[in-house]
Parts: sequence; structure tokens; C-alpha cells
Amino acid sequence: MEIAIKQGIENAFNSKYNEIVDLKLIKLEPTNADFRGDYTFVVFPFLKISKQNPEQTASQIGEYLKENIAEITNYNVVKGFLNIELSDSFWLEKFRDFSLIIKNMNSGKVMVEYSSPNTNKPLHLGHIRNNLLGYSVAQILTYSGYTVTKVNLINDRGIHICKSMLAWQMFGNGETPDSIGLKGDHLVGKYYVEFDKKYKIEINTLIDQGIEKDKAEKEAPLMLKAKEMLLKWEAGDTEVIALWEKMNGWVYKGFEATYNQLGVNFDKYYYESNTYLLGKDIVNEGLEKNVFFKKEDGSIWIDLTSDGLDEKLVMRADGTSVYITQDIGTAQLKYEEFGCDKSIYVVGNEQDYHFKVLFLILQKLGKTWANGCYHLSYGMVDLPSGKMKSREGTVVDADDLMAEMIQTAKEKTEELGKTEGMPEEEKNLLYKTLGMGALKFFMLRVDPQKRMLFNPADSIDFQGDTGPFVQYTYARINSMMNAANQAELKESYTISNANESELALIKQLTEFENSILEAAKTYNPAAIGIYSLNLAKAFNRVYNDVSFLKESELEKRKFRLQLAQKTALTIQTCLNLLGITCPARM
RNA sequence: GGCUUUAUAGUUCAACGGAUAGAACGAGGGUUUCCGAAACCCUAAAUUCAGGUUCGAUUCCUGAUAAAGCCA
Repeated sequence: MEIAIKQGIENAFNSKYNEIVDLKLIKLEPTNADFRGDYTFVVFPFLKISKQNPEQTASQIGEYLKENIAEITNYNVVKGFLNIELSDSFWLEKFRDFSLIIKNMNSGKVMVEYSSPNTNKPLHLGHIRNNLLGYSVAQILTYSGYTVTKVNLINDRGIHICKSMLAWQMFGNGETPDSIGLKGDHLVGKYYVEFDKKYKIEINTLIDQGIEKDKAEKEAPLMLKAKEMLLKWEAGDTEVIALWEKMNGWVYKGFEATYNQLGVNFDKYYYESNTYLLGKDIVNEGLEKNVFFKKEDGSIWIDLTSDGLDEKLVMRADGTSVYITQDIGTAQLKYEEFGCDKSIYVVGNEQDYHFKVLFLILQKLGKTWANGCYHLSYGMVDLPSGKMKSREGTVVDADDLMAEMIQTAKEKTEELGKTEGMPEEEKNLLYKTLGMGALKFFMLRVDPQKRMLFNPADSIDFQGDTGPFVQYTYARINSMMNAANQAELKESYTISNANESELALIKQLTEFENSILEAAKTYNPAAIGIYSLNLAKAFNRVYNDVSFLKESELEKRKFRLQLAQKTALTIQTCLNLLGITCPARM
């Protein structure tokens, strides 16, 4: 329809002013809710062609459209804005054809890497944003037609891992997750903190003895031991490897529980312990091709100054790899294993510079697939006090937060007293559905690029623009569907007009495909969050305006039941793309 | 110091370069003998500042201020 109107406008210019206007220059936008109409054409840019004032130009084009396009029943002009009104029957037809299947499907293979935790501490609020974003983007891309592979790159090696290993070895008294009843990732995290505490004490002792701070940090016995352990690990020392495997095993079990509760999953895990040596060959290859250069001390660099960046180290003088060396190797490996057209990295914006450099290097190395790499950068989650700091104990733990959300959902639900007679098991599932719905919606409705604020003192709302609001709309329709005459639900209807709120709902429904494609194109789940809110609001308005089950006219009743049913399915689909499920009742 | 990002009601978020800047929470007022009030309706309340481009700027450009991050 949009194309037909644009074509009509082009014809109008041709017939009224004898000018050929490029179709691409003609832009239509949805009419503001404050004005009558469906599409708006802004005439200001075309006044030179019409040589008339804005009102006259708009009226003349409007008149032409009304005469020549059957679906256009009317138009109105406000200043230079031509508001085009389409007939009720046009919208009703469009609703009849509405389906959740995307017509302009994407195609191709996409990899989404997300989560990517360290194995030295449990997941926190920042990881929650990452995981929800990554999972949701993968869902959206899949729905829009891509074949998606979800990948988790686990940072399971390095000095930080040795710190918690060492602390457990020295101070742990053989504790295990089972022996003290603590999730494995939390247990390991506890010893990471323990290391830091003891290490601080050592540093202070050394400083008291008159040693410089820098030197004290480097020479504290614990640090020396941790470094020694890292060397042993790299040399494959059986004892160290055994300890590492044992503690990582605890952590993975803990992570698995957190991922389960969050409702996210992966098709493939990469471990840095397997990939950290990759990339060196590629660096040497690049050295031969003169993409990189060697400094006198033997270290290898790339000069990115002509691209507005700096010189960047890609391999140390002693031949060991730095982060970017690993990432080059892992990128190559990913491509070899999956051959994806696009590769998305869901990583916080603190690493913007890193990824700019990485992708540029891949391009300079002549990797044809480098253009498909994209850093989905998202803002940090801050507390009112600023950044989360583990030392100050202000880290919001992922497991704790989820548990709190579920508890809050329970309290709110019990207050409303709507779950009488519900089996205990079903109740618990409901609390989880609502608590997680509130949390996920809260985090995903914000533009990923922006940093967001989380205040642990105010619990996340269950009213207003929230997950439970949208879920409620679904649950209410669901119970209506159960009460409806099932035969009527399936029968076809005949109807020729609809009231304003019904039409508004239909228009909202028909925006579904655009929202999905927009969200897929910009990797932005917030677009779908906002769409689902608008849809729920549009439905609630109809629900308030008219009767569904109690409508006396049969044809209207059947039409409205269809309207409700399609709304519910659309809500369910949207929330599903955000990783949120819909309760049958709540 | 260099680079990047962000700046909108009291608060948390919206707004392909278009009309009177939308919501929600909070504040104030109203709606249930009637399909589910976690809902609906009404009121008050905001574009950091200074220039520029444009018929038109919250949006694009330049500078300042503030916050966050990255690189040593």
C-alpha cells in the first residue's frame, strides 16, 4: 500500500505540475496519533516543484490521491502535512491477512558470541545484561530468517584463575561445593576474593618495611606463587592441571545452573585454554606480508595510525600472545568451523577500542569474512553509587538478584490473591515466569548502547511499562479465550467497519513484521520490547471500550475474538523473542 | 594528555531531519452491581549551554560543560 501511495504521489506531481519526481525522494511516515490519518506526506521539500504554498500543494495532491486510489477515502491538510486516510475495509482486510510469518525473510548464517565469562567468579548484573541481550538477539535473528549459532567463549586460563586456585590450595582446607553447600562458581569466587585480601596484607607489610608500592605489588610472595603456578600450568604440570580441572568443573556446574535459571543456552563452547595459542601463526603470516612489523626488541606490532588509531602490540618479544593474538586466532577458527556470513560479538562498550582494532587487523590480513564481524557494544549497568566494585561489596550477584525477583513476584501475586486453588508447583512456576519476565523486560527495553542504572533499593516494577504488564494482557486474553464459545472462535466473520480503538489495534498488529525486521537489522531487542508494550496498550484500550464475550452481535463478537486471539499470539511471540514466557493465568 | 560514548519531566526510559517532544513510576483526581483493576481515563511536569547547516534540529556539524569508558 505504501508503494501504491508513493506511486500515486509521483503520478500527482506528473499530472498536476508536469514534473517527474524520483520515487525514492517521496517519503511517507505514519501519521501522528494526534491527527486523523494513516500515512503522512510532508510537502515542504517539493514546494519548488509545485510553485504553490504548502496548503495548496498538499490539497492538490490529496485530491488527486483520493480520486485515483480506491482505498483512500479522505485526506486532511495541516500546514505542509498531508494526512492520508485509508478506509476501514482496507484495514479490516489487512487484519484478515495478518499472520506472524515474516514475508521478507532474511537468509544466511550468523554467529552470536555472548556471555563469555571468566571462571574465577560468579556472574553478576553486568553479565545478566550481556546474556539477555545475546540470547534475545539470537532469537530475533533466527525468527527473521537467519541460521544462528550461539557461542560462549570461556576465559578459563591466566593469572586471575591461578589466584583463586592458589588461595583455595593454601587456605581452603579441602572445601568443596558439596561439603559446605555453596554453588561452585561462588566457592571459587570466594577464594578469588580471599587471595586479594591476603595479597593486600602482604603488600602493606612490605610497604611498612620501606619497599616502594610498585615493587611490593610485584614481589609479594602470593603474587610470585601465582605467577609460578601459571608457568606450571602452561608447562602442563599434572598437579596444577588436576586442580585447575577440578575447580573449573565446579564453576561450570555453577554457571550451568545460572544459565538455566536465566533461560539462555549455547550451541558451542570455546575455551581460551584451547584457543590461546592460536593466532601466532597468523601473526607470523602477517609479518611476512608486511601487515605487521617487528621492533628491535623482537615484539611484533601493527601500525594503525593511518586509520586514526595507534600502534598496537600483537605479540610480545618473548613470543607469547596478548589478548588480540588470541582473538585473531579464535575468529579464524570460528570461521573455519562454521563459515558464518556474520559474526556478532556481544561485549561491553569498555572494549570498543579493542574490537575496532581487531576487525581492522582482520581486514588488513585480507580475511574476506572480516566485513561480517560486528561488535554489539552495550553500556555498563551502574548502581546509584556508580560502578559495581567487588572490593566494596557492591556487586549485584546474578543468582541473588534472580531469587529476589522471584520472591517479589510471589509477594505481589499473593497480595492480589488470584492464584487460589492453583497447585503449588504451578504457583512456583508462575512466580518464576513473572519475576524473570520483570527482570528481562526491564533490562531489554533499554537501547543496548546506553548505559543503564539499576537501583537495588527500588525493586523492579510489576506495574506500568513492565514485563508483567504485557504478560497480564496475555493472561487476560487467554482466560477470555477459555471462556469463549469455541465454535465461534473458529468461524469466519463478516464485518464492514470497526471503531477507533479497534482500528488502532489492527494498525499496531500490522506493524509486527516491521518491528521484527528493524530489531534484527539493528540488533536491538528494545525495539520489540517497546512494540509489545504498544500492542498491549492498544489492546487494553479496546478491552476497556467494548465487550468481547458479551457483545450481542454475532459477527462483531467473532471479529473481536479473532482480534483478541491474534493479539495474544503476537504478544507471546514478541516476549518469546525477549526470552520471556507468558503465563496462562496470573 | 589522546580517543570513544552518553546528556530529554523529580526518577527510569521513548521519539527513520518534520506537526503541540511520547510513555511509565512517583504526585493529584476519577473509573468495578458489567468479559480479570498487575487494567483504563484525566491533571501538573523536560530537550545541559553557545554557535552553524536546513523550509524545518532532541536528532546532523563545531565548540563548551558534565558523566562514563578505553589507551598508556
